[in-house]
Amino acid sequence: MKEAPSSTLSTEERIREAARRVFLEKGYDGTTSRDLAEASGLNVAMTNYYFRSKEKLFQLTFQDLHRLQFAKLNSLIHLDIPLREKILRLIEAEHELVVENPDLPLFIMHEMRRHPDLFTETPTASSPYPALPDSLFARQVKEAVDSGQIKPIQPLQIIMVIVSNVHYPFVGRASITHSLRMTNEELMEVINQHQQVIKDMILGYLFGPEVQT
Amino acid sequence: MKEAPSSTLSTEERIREAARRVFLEKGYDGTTSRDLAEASGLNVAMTNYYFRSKEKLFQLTFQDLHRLQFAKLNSLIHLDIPLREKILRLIEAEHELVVENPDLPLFIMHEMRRHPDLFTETPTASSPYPALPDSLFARQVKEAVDSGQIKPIQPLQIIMVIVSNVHYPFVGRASITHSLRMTNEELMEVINQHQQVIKDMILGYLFGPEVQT
DNA sequence: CAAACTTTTAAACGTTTGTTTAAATCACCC
DNA sequence: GGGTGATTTAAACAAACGTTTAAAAGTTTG
Repeated sequence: MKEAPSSTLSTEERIREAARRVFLEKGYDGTTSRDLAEASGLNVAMTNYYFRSKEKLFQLTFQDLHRLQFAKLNSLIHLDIPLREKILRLIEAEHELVVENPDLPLFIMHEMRRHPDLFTETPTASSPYPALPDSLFARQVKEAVDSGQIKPIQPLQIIMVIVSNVHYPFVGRASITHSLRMTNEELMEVINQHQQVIKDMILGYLFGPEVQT
Repeated sequence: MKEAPSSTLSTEERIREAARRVFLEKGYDGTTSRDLAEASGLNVAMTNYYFRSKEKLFQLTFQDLHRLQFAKLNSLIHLDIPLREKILRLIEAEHELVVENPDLPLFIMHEMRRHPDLFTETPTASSPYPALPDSLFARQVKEAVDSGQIKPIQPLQIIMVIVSNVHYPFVGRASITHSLRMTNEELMEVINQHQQVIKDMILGYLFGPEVQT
Protein backbone atom coordinates (compact mmCIF):
# COMPACT_ATOMS: atom_id res chain seq x y z
CA MET A 1 0.00 0.00 0.00
CA LYS A 2 1.15 3.52 -0.78
CA GLU A 3 0.08 6.85 0.61
CA ALA A 4 0.16 10.11 -1.28
CA PRO A 5 1.67 13.26 0.20
CA SER A 6 -0.99 15.46 1.72
CA SER A 7 -0.50 18.36 -0.67
CA THR A 8 -0.65 16.33 -3.90
CA LEU A 9 -3.07 13.64 -5.00
CA SER A 10 -2.64 9.92 -5.26
CA THR A 11 -2.70 8.40 -8.70
CA GLU A 12 -6.14 6.97 -8.09
CA GLU A 13 -7.45 10.35 -7.00
CA ARG A 14 -5.87 12.05 -9.98
CA ILE A 15 -7.67 9.69 -12.31
CA ARG A 16 -10.99 10.13 -10.55
CA GLU A 17 -10.66 13.88 -10.54
CA ALA A 18 -9.77 13.95 -14.23
CA ALA A 19 -12.62 11.58 -15.03
CA ARG A 20 -15.00 13.92 -13.28
CA ARG A 21 -13.93 16.86 -15.40
CA VAL A 22 -13.86 14.99 -18.69
CA PHE A 23 -17.10 13.05 -18.26
CA LEU A 24 -18.87 16.23 -17.14
CA GLU A 25 -17.68 18.04 -20.23
CA LYS A 26 -17.97 15.37 -22.90
CA GLY A 27 -20.38 12.82 -21.49
CA TYR A 28 -19.86 9.08 -21.54
CA ASP A 29 -20.24 8.64 -25.29
CA GLY A 30 -18.04 11.61 -26.09
CA THR A 31 -15.18 10.57 -23.83
CA THR A 32 -12.39 8.25 -24.98
CA SER A 33 -9.98 6.40 -22.74
CA ARG A 34 -7.22 8.53 -24.20
CA ASP A 35 -9.12 11.69 -23.21
CA LEU A 36 -9.11 10.41 -19.66
CA ALA A 37 -5.44 9.52 -19.78
CA GLU A 38 -4.47 12.93 -21.12
CA ALA A 39 -6.58 14.80 -18.58
CA SER A 40 -4.98 12.95 -15.71
CA GLY A 41 -1.49 13.31 -17.18
CA LEU A 42 -1.05 9.56 -17.21
CA ASN A 43 -1.39 6.89 -19.87
CA VAL A 44 -4.30 4.72 -20.87
CA ALA A 45 -3.09 1.63 -19.03
CA MET A 46 -3.39 3.35 -15.66
CA THR A 47 -7.11 3.83 -15.92
CA ASN A 48 -7.59 0.12 -16.45
CA TYR A 49 -5.09 -0.73 -13.75
CA TYR A 50 -6.99 1.21 -11.06
CA PHE A 51 -10.48 0.87 -12.44
CA ARG A 52 -11.21 -2.09 -14.60
CA SER A 53 -12.74 -0.27 -17.55
CA LYS A 54 -14.04 3.04 -18.84
CA GLU A 55 -17.52 1.87 -17.90
CA LYS A 56 -16.61 1.09 -14.29
CA LEU A 57 -14.83 4.42 -13.91
CA PHE A 58 -17.86 6.17 -15.30
CA GLN A 59 -20.18 4.41 -12.89
CA LEU A 60 -18.12 5.59 -9.93
CA THR A 61 -17.88 9.10 -11.32
CA PHE A 62 -21.58 9.26 -12.00
CA GLN A 63 -22.42 8.03 -8.52
CA ASP A 64 -20.33 10.82 -7.00
CA LEU A 65 -21.92 13.46 -9.15
CA HIS A 66 -25.40 12.11 -8.60
CA ARG A 67 -24.91 12.33 -4.86
CA LEU A 68 -23.55 15.85 -5.21
CA GLN A 69 -26.60 16.90 -7.17
CA PHE A 70 -29.06 15.74 -4.52
CA ALA A 71 -27.07 16.02 -1.31
CA LYS A 72 -28.27 19.47 -0.27
CA LEU A 73 -31.86 18.89 -1.24
CA ASN A 74 -31.86 15.55 0.48
CA SER A 75 -30.66 16.89 3.78
CA LEU A 76 -32.79 20.03 3.69
CA ILE A 77 -36.09 18.20 3.32
CA HIS A 78 -35.59 16.56 6.70
CA LEU A 79 -34.67 19.75 8.53
CA ASP A 80 -36.98 20.82 11.34
CA ILE A 81 -37.75 24.38 10.24
CA PRO A 82 -40.99 26.03 9.10
CA LEU A 83 -42.20 25.11 5.62
CA ARG A 84 -41.93 28.59 4.23
CA GLU A 85 -38.36 28.98 5.34
CA LYS A 86 -37.56 25.50 4.11
CA ILE A 87 -38.76 26.31 0.63
CA LEU A 88 -36.70 29.46 0.61
CA ARG A 89 -33.63 27.58 1.68
CA LEU A 90 -34.26 24.91 -0.95
CA ILE A 91 -34.33 27.59 -3.62
CA GLU A 92 -31.13 29.10 -2.33
CA ALA A 93 -29.42 25.74 -1.98
CA GLU A 94 -30.27 24.70 -5.51
CA HIS A 95 -29.11 28.04 -6.82
CA GLU A 96 -25.83 27.67 -5.04
CA LEU A 97 -25.43 24.17 -6.40
CA VAL A 98 -25.82 25.15 -10.05
CA VAL A 99 -23.70 28.27 -9.68
CA GLU A 100 -20.90 26.06 -8.41
CA ASN A 101 -21.64 23.19 -10.81
CA PRO A 102 -23.27 24.70 -13.87
CA ASP A 103 -22.88 21.57 -15.99
CA LEU A 104 -24.09 19.11 -13.40
CA PRO A 105 -27.85 18.97 -13.98
CA LEU A 106 -27.60 18.62 -17.75
CA PHE A 107 -24.99 15.90 -17.34
CA ILE A 108 -27.11 13.93 -14.89
CA MET A 109 -30.26 14.18 -16.97
CA HIS A 110 -28.54 13.32 -20.22
CA GLU A 111 -26.72 10.31 -18.86
CA MET A 112 -29.70 8.94 -16.99
CA ARG A 113 -31.76 9.06 -20.13
CA ARG A 114 -29.01 7.72 -22.36
CA HIS A 115 -27.63 4.96 -20.16
CA PRO A 116 -30.27 4.04 -17.58
CA ASP A 117 -28.80 0.55 -17.41
CA LEU A 118 -25.48 1.81 -16.05
CA PHE A 119 -27.01 2.93 -12.77
CA THR A 120 -27.54 -0.05 -10.56
CA GLU A 121 -28.25 1.75 -7.33
CA THR A 122 -26.18 0.45 -4.47
CA PRO A 123 -28.83 -0.82 -2.06
CA THR A 124 -27.24 0.60 1.07
CA ALA A 125 -26.30 3.96 -0.40
CA SER A 126 -28.53 6.84 0.52
CA SER A 127 -30.69 7.07 -2.55
CA PRO A 128 -31.54 10.70 -2.95
CA TYR A 129 -35.09 11.13 -4.18
CA PRO A 130 -36.92 8.19 -2.62
CA ALA A 131 -36.50 9.95 0.69
CA LEU A 132 -39.00 12.55 -0.43
CA PRO A 133 -42.28 10.68 0.12
CA ASP A 134 -41.59 10.03 3.80
CA SER A 135 -39.66 13.18 4.54
CA LEU A 136 -40.62 15.83 7.05
CA PHE A 137 -41.04 18.13 4.07
CA ALA A 138 -43.76 15.91 2.63
CA ARG A 139 -45.58 15.84 5.95
CA GLN A 140 -45.28 19.59 6.33
CA VAL A 141 -46.74 20.14 2.88
CA LYS A 142 -49.66 17.80 3.54
CA GLU A 143 -50.43 19.48 6.83
CA ALA A 144 -50.21 22.94 5.33
CA VAL A 145 -52.56 21.89 2.55
CA ASP A 146 -55.02 20.28 4.95
CA SER A 147 -55.09 23.33 7.18
CA GLY A 148 -55.59 25.59 4.19
CA GLN A 149 -52.33 27.37 4.80
CA ILE A 150 -51.15 26.75 1.23
CA LYS A 151 -52.83 25.85 -2.03
CA PRO A 152 -53.49 22.15 -2.69
CA ILE A 153 -50.29 20.70 -4.11
CA GLN A 154 -48.15 17.60 -3.82
CA PRO A 155 -44.67 17.70 -2.26
CA LEU A 156 -43.12 16.47 -5.51
CA GLN A 157 -44.73 19.35 -7.38
CA ILE A 158 -43.13 21.91 -5.11
CA ILE A 159 -39.74 20.30 -5.62
CA MET A 160 -40.34 20.25 -9.37
CA VAL A 161 -41.22 23.92 -9.40
CA ILE A 162 -38.13 24.85 -7.41
CA VAL A 163 -35.72 22.74 -9.40
CA SER A 164 -37.27 23.65 -12.75
CA ASN A 165 -36.99 27.36 -12.25
CA VAL A 166 -33.58 27.39 -10.62
CA HIS A 167 -31.84 24.84 -12.83
CA TYR A 168 -33.27 25.54 -16.25
CA PRO A 169 -31.41 28.76 -17.07
CA PHE A 170 -28.18 26.84 -16.46
CA VAL A 171 -29.24 23.70 -18.24
CA GLY A 172 -30.23 25.69 -21.28
CA ARG A 173 -27.56 28.30 -21.08
CA ALA A 174 -25.67 27.27 -24.23
CA SER A 175 -28.94 27.36 -26.08
CA ILE A 176 -30.01 30.72 -24.65
CA THR A 177 -26.73 32.56 -25.07
CA HIS A 178 -26.21 31.24 -28.57
CA SER A 179 -29.70 32.00 -29.76
CA LEU A 180 -29.97 35.44 -28.20
CA ARG A 181 -26.33 36.24 -28.89
CA MET A 182 -25.71 37.03 -25.26
CA THR A 183 -22.46 36.60 -23.38
CA ASN A 184 -22.29 34.29 -20.41
CA GLU A 185 -21.94 37.36 -18.20
CA GLU A 186 -25.12 38.92 -19.55
CA LEU A 187 -27.01 35.71 -18.92
CA MET A 188 -25.62 35.47 -15.40
CA GLU A 189 -26.96 38.93 -14.70
CA VAL A 190 -30.42 37.94 -15.90
CA ILE A 191 -30.22 34.79 -13.80
CA ASN A 192 -29.35 36.76 -10.69
CA GLN A 193 -32.32 39.05 -11.21
CA HIS A 194 -34.37 35.98 -11.90
CA GLN A 195 -33.67 34.53 -8.48
CA GLN A 196 -35.92 37.09 -6.80
CA VAL A 197 -38.70 36.50 -9.31
CA ILE A 198 -38.58 32.78 -8.62
CA LYS A 199 -38.73 33.26 -4.86
CA ASP A 200 -41.60 35.73 -5.04
CA MET A 201 -43.49 33.65 -7.55
CA ILE A 202 -43.27 30.35 -5.70
CA LEU A 203 -43.90 31.72 -2.21
CA GLY A 204 -46.58 34.04 -3.54
CA TYR A 205 -48.36 31.17 -5.23
CA LEU A 206 -48.25 28.88 -2.22
CA PHE A 207 -48.74 31.27 0.67
CA GLY A 208 -50.54 34.14 -0.99
CA PRO A 209 -49.25 37.61 -1.88
CA GLU A 210 -47.73 38.77 1.38
CA VAL A 211 -44.44 40.56 1.79
CA GLN A 212 -41.75 38.17 0.59
CA THR A 213 -38.37 36.76 1.46
CA MET B 1 -33.92 13.07 -61.01
CA LYS B 2 -36.28 10.63 -59.38
CA GLU B 3 -39.54 11.12 -57.56
CA ALA B 4 -40.77 8.86 -54.80
CA PRO B 5 -44.31 7.47 -54.82
CA SER B 6 -46.59 9.53 -52.61
CA SER B 7 -47.30 6.78 -50.12
CA THR B 8 -43.70 5.72 -49.53
CA LEU B 9 -40.62 7.81 -48.87
CA SER B 10 -37.70 8.59 -51.10
CA THR B 11 -34.34 7.22 -50.09
CA GLU B 12 -33.17 10.63 -49.03
CA GLU B 13 -36.25 11.12 -46.88
CA ARG B 14 -35.86 7.66 -45.37
CA ILE B 15 -32.33 8.53 -44.31
CA ARG B 16 -33.34 11.89 -42.86
CA GLU B 17 -36.24 10.36 -40.98
CA ALA B 18 -34.05 7.60 -39.57
CA ALA B 19 -31.35 10.12 -38.65
CA ARG B 20 -33.92 12.11 -36.72
CA ARG B 21 -34.94 9.13 -34.67
CA VAL B 22 -31.44 7.86 -34.03
CA PHE B 23 -29.79 11.21 -33.26
CA LEU B 24 -32.67 12.11 -30.94
CA GLU B 25 -32.23 8.86 -29.05
CA LYS B 26 -28.46 8.49 -28.94
CA GLY B 27 -27.10 11.96 -29.59
CA TYR B 28 -24.31 12.81 -31.99
CA ASP B 29 -21.54 11.15 -30.00
CA GLY B 30 -23.58 8.03 -29.33
CA THR B 31 -24.61 7.48 -32.94
CA THR B 32 -22.48 5.49 -35.40
CA SER B 33 -22.82 5.54 -39.16
CA ARG B 34 -23.90 1.92 -38.96
CA ASP B 35 -26.69 2.86 -36.52
CA LEU B 36 -27.96 5.28 -39.12
CA ALA B 37 -27.72 2.71 -41.90
CA GLU B 38 -29.57 0.09 -39.90
CA ALA B 39 -32.34 2.48 -38.84
CA SER B 40 -32.99 3.48 -42.44
CA GLY B 41 -32.77 -0.11 -43.67
CA LEU B 42 -29.96 0.80 -46.03
CA ASN B 43 -26.20 0.50 -45.88
CA VAL B 44 -23.53 2.87 -44.73
CA ALA B 45 -22.54 4.01 -48.18
CA MET B 46 -25.97 5.54 -48.83
CA THR B 47 -25.67 8.05 -46.02
CA ASN B 48 -22.47 9.37 -47.50
CA TYR B 49 -23.86 9.28 -51.01
CA TYR B 50 -26.79 11.56 -50.16
CA PHE B 51 -25.19 13.56 -47.38
CA ARG B 52 -21.47 13.90 -47.43
CA SER B 53 -20.76 12.79 -43.89
CA LYS B 54 -22.26 11.94 -40.51
CA GLU B 55 -21.51 15.49 -39.45
CA LYS B 56 -23.36 17.07 -42.38
CA LEU B 57 -26.36 14.82 -41.85
CA PHE B 58 -26.39 15.76 -38.20
CA GLN B 59 -26.29 19.46 -38.98
CA LEU B 60 -29.35 19.16 -41.19
CA THR B 61 -31.15 17.01 -38.65
CA PHE B 62 -30.33 19.37 -35.83
CA GLN B 63 -31.52 22.39 -37.82
CA ASP B 64 -34.89 20.71 -38.39
CA LEU B 65 -35.29 19.81 -34.74
CA HIS B 66 -34.13 23.21 -33.57
CA ARG B 67 -36.77 24.86 -35.74
CA LEU B 68 -39.39 22.45 -34.46
CA GLN B 69 -38.50 23.31 -30.88
CA PHE B 70 -38.99 27.06 -31.37
CA ALA B 71 -41.55 27.26 -34.17
CA LYS B 72 -44.65 27.58 -32.00
CA LEU B 73 -43.09 29.96 -29.52
CA ASN B 74 -41.66 32.03 -32.31
CA SER B 75 -44.96 32.54 -34.06
CA LEU B 76 -46.97 33.05 -30.89
CA ILE B 77 -44.91 35.95 -29.61
CA HIS B 78 -45.89 38.02 -32.65
CA LEU B 79 -49.60 37.28 -32.40
CA ASP B 80 -51.88 40.25 -31.79
CA ILE B 81 -53.75 39.01 -28.73
CA PRO B 82 -53.85 40.29 -25.14
CA LEU B 83 -50.76 39.56 -23.05
CA ARG B 84 -52.53 37.41 -20.52
CA GLU B 85 -54.04 35.20 -23.19
CA LYS B 86 -50.73 35.06 -24.99
CA ILE B 87 -48.94 33.76 -21.93
CA LEU B 88 -51.60 31.13 -21.45
CA ARG B 89 -51.27 30.03 -25.05
CA LEU B 90 -47.49 29.93 -24.76
CA ILE B 91 -47.80 27.60 -21.80
CA GLU B 92 -50.22 25.37 -23.68
CA ALA B 93 -48.13 25.40 -26.85
CA GLU B 94 -44.97 24.42 -25.02
CA HIS B 95 -46.82 21.70 -23.20
CA GLU B 96 -48.13 20.31 -26.46
CA LEU B 97 -44.65 20.43 -27.95
CA VAL B 98 -43.03 18.36 -25.23
CA VAL B 99 -45.90 15.90 -25.02
CA GLU B 100 -45.44 15.22 -28.73
CA ASN B 101 -41.63 15.40 -28.59
CA PRO B 102 -40.59 14.42 -25.10
CA ASP B 103 -36.92 13.99 -25.99
CA LEU B 104 -36.54 17.19 -27.97
CA PRO B 105 -35.55 19.76 -25.32
CA LEU B 106 -32.91 17.58 -23.69
CA PHE B 107 -31.48 16.73 -27.11
CA ILE B 108 -31.25 20.39 -28.15
CA MET B 109 -29.68 21.52 -24.92
CA HIS B 110 -27.19 18.68 -24.76
CA GLU B 111 -26.01 19.07 -28.34
CA MET B 112 -25.77 22.84 -28.18
CA ARG B 113 -23.58 22.60 -25.15
CA ARG B 114 -21.52 19.73 -26.48
CA HIS B 115 -21.03 20.85 -30.08
CA PRO B 116 -21.61 24.60 -30.27
CA ASP B 117 -19.29 24.75 -33.26
CA LEU B 118 -21.57 22.56 -35.38
CA PHE B 119 -24.31 25.17 -35.52
CA THR B 120 -23.40 27.82 -38.01
CA GLU B 121 -26.73 29.52 -38.25
CA THR B 122 -27.86 30.01 -41.82
CA PRO B 123 -28.08 33.82 -42.06
CA THR B 124 -31.36 33.90 -43.96
CA ALA B 125 -33.09 31.23 -41.90
CA SER B 126 -35.56 32.46 -39.34
CA SER B 127 -33.47 32.33 -36.23
CA PRO B 128 -35.82 31.51 -33.42
CA TYR B 129 -34.87 33.37 -30.29
CA PRO B 130 -33.40 36.64 -31.59
CA ALA B 131 -36.92 37.54 -32.62
CA LEU B 132 -37.82 37.95 -28.96
CA PRO B 133 -36.28 41.37 -28.20
CA ASP B 134 -38.26 43.14 -30.93
CA SER B 135 -41.38 41.02 -30.79
CA LEU B 136 -44.85 42.27 -30.03
CA PHE B 137 -44.63 40.15 -26.90
CA ALA B 138 -41.66 42.14 -25.64
CA ARG B 139 -43.48 45.42 -26.27
CA GLN B 140 -46.60 44.14 -24.55
CA VAL B 141 -44.59 43.14 -21.50
CA LYS B 142 -42.84 46.47 -21.30
CA GLU B 143 -46.11 48.37 -21.59
CA ALA B 144 -47.80 46.19 -19.01
CA VAL B 145 -44.90 46.76 -16.65
CA ASP B 146 -44.87 50.53 -17.24
CA SER B 147 -48.60 50.78 -16.67
CA GLY B 148 -48.32 48.75 -13.48
CA GLN B 149 -50.52 46.00 -14.90
CA ILE B 150 -47.93 43.34 -14.12
CA LYS B 151 -44.94 43.07 -11.82
CA PRO B 152 -41.62 44.45 -13.12
CA ILE B 153 -40.06 41.72 -15.23
CA GLN B 154 -38.19 41.29 -18.50
CA PRO B 155 -39.75 39.51 -21.49
CA LEU B 156 -36.98 36.91 -21.44
CA GLN B 157 -37.71 36.12 -17.83
CA ILE B 158 -41.33 35.34 -18.59
CA ILE B 159 -40.26 33.01 -21.39
CA MET B 160 -37.75 31.39 -19.08
CA VAL B 161 -40.38 30.80 -16.42
CA ILE B 162 -42.78 29.27 -18.92
CA VAL B 163 -40.26 27.02 -20.60
CA SER B 164 -38.58 26.02 -17.35
CA ASN B 165 -41.75 24.84 -15.70
CA VAL B 166 -43.28 23.16 -18.70
CA HIS B 167 -40.19 21.45 -20.09
CA TYR B 168 -38.35 20.38 -16.97
CA PRO B 169 -40.52 17.45 -15.95
CA PHE B 170 -39.90 15.98 -19.41
CA VAL B 171 -36.23 16.84 -19.54
CA GLY B 172 -35.67 15.22 -16.18
CA ARG B 173 -38.15 12.43 -16.54
CA ALA B 174 -35.61 9.59 -16.68
CA SER B 175 -34.05 11.00 -13.54
CA ILE B 176 -37.36 11.48 -11.73
CA THR B 177 -38.95 8.15 -12.60
CA HIS B 178 -35.78 6.23 -11.82
CA SER B 179 -35.11 7.94 -8.51
CA LEU B 180 -38.68 7.89 -7.24
CA ARG B 181 -39.36 4.46 -8.76
CA MET B 182 -42.35 5.78 -10.64
CA THR B 183 -43.67 4.50 -13.93
CA ASN B 184 -43.86 6.82 -16.90
CA GLU B 185 -47.64 6.77 -16.56
CA GLU B 186 -47.51 7.89 -12.97
CA LEU B 187 -45.21 10.75 -13.87
CA MET B 188 -47.48 11.76 -16.75
CA GLU B 189 -50.36 12.01 -14.31
CA VAL B 190 -48.35 14.28 -12.03
CA ILE B 191 -47.34 16.36 -15.03
CA ASN B 192 -50.93 16.79 -16.12
CA GLN B 193 -51.92 17.99 -12.66
CA HIS B 194 -48.87 20.18 -12.70
CA GLN B 195 -50.05 22.05 -15.77
CA GLN B 196 -52.74 23.84 -13.79
CA VAL B 197 -50.31 24.73 -11.02
CA ILE B 198 -47.96 26.27 -13.55
CA LYS B 199 -50.69 28.35 -15.15
CA ASP B 200 -52.05 29.59 -11.83
CA MET B 201 -48.61 30.30 -10.48
CA ILE B 202 -47.32 32.29 -13.46
CA LEU B 203 -50.49 34.24 -14.11
CA GLY B 204 -51.03 34.76 -10.42
CA TYR B 205 -47.55 36.12 -9.99
CA LEU B 206 -47.74 38.49 -12.94
CA PHE B 207 -51.33 39.68 -12.80
CA GLY B 208 -52.20 39.17 -9.17
CA PRO B 209 -54.40 36.53 -7.55
CA GLU B 210 -57.59 36.84 -9.56
CA VAL B 211 -59.74 33.97 -10.76
CA GLN B 212 -57.67 31.96 -13.22
CA THR B 213 -58.11 30.28 -16.57
C1' DC C 1 -32.19 -1.24 -77.31
C1' DA C 2 -28.15 0.90 -76.24
C1' DA C 3 -25.56 4.63 -74.36
C1' DA C 4 -25.39 7.73 -70.36
C1' DC C 5 -26.45 8.67 -65.96
C1' DT C 6 -28.14 7.79 -61.28
C1' DT C 7 -28.69 4.76 -57.47
C1' DT C 8 -27.35 0.84 -54.70
C1' DT C 9 -24.34 -2.66 -53.07
C1' DA C 10 -20.48 -5.30 -50.74
C1' DA C 11 -16.06 -4.85 -49.59
C1' DA C 12 -12.26 -2.46 -48.20
C1' DC C 13 -9.62 1.69 -46.60
C1' DG C 14 -6.87 3.86 -42.81
C1' DT C 15 -7.84 5.55 -37.95
C1' DT C 16 -9.44 5.44 -33.55
C1' DT C 17 -11.64 2.79 -30.13
C1' DG C 18 -11.30 0.09 -25.39
C1' DT C 19 -8.37 -3.08 -23.44
C1' DT C 20 -4.23 -6.01 -22.60
C1' DT C 21 0.47 -7.33 -22.59
C1' DA C 22 5.14 -7.68 -21.03
C1' DA C 23 8.83 -5.36 -19.58
C1' DA C 24 10.69 -1.45 -16.81
C1' DT C 25 10.68 1.23 -12.64
C1' DC C 26 9.55 2.09 -8.02
C1' DA C 27 8.95 1.30 -2.85
C1' DC C 28 9.47 -1.41 0.90
C1' DC C 29 11.11 -5.32 4.19
C1' DC C 30 14.14 -8.75 6.29
C1' DG D 1 21.26 -4.35 -0.35
C1' DG D 2 19.01 -7.67 -2.94
C1' DG D 3 14.62 -9.69 -3.56
C1' DT D 4 9.51 -9.06 -3.66
C1' DG D 5 5.38 -7.05 -4.84
C1' DA D 6 3.12 -2.78 -6.36
C1' DT D 7 3.16 0.74 -9.83
C1' DT D 8 4.09 2.69 -14.33
C1' DT D 9 5.31 2.58 -19.05
C1' DA D 10 5.33 1.90 -24.24
C1' DA D 11 3.69 -1.02 -27.42
C1' DA D 12 0.44 -3.92 -29.29
C1' DC D 13 -4.21 -6.17 -29.83
C1' DA D 14 -8.72 -6.98 -32.07
C1' DA D 15 -12.86 -4.57 -32.86
C1' DA D 16 -15.42 -0.65 -34.26
C1' DC D 17 -15.18 3.78 -36.27
C1' DG D 18 -16.19 7.22 -40.47
C1' DT D 19 -15.45 7.15 -45.12
C1' DT D 20 -14.32 5.55 -49.88
C1' DT D 21 -14.00 2.49 -53.65
C1' DA D 22 -15.31 0.01 -57.70
C1' DA D 23 -18.50 -2.62 -59.67
C1' DA D 24 -23.49 -4.04 -60.07
C1' DA D 25 -28.27 -2.75 -60.70
C1' DG D 26 -31.60 0.43 -62.02
C1' DT D 27 -33.46 4.35 -64.66
C1' DT D 28 -33.68 7.69 -68.28
C1' DT D 29 -33.26 9.32 -72.84
C1' DG D 30 -32.02 9.33 -77.73
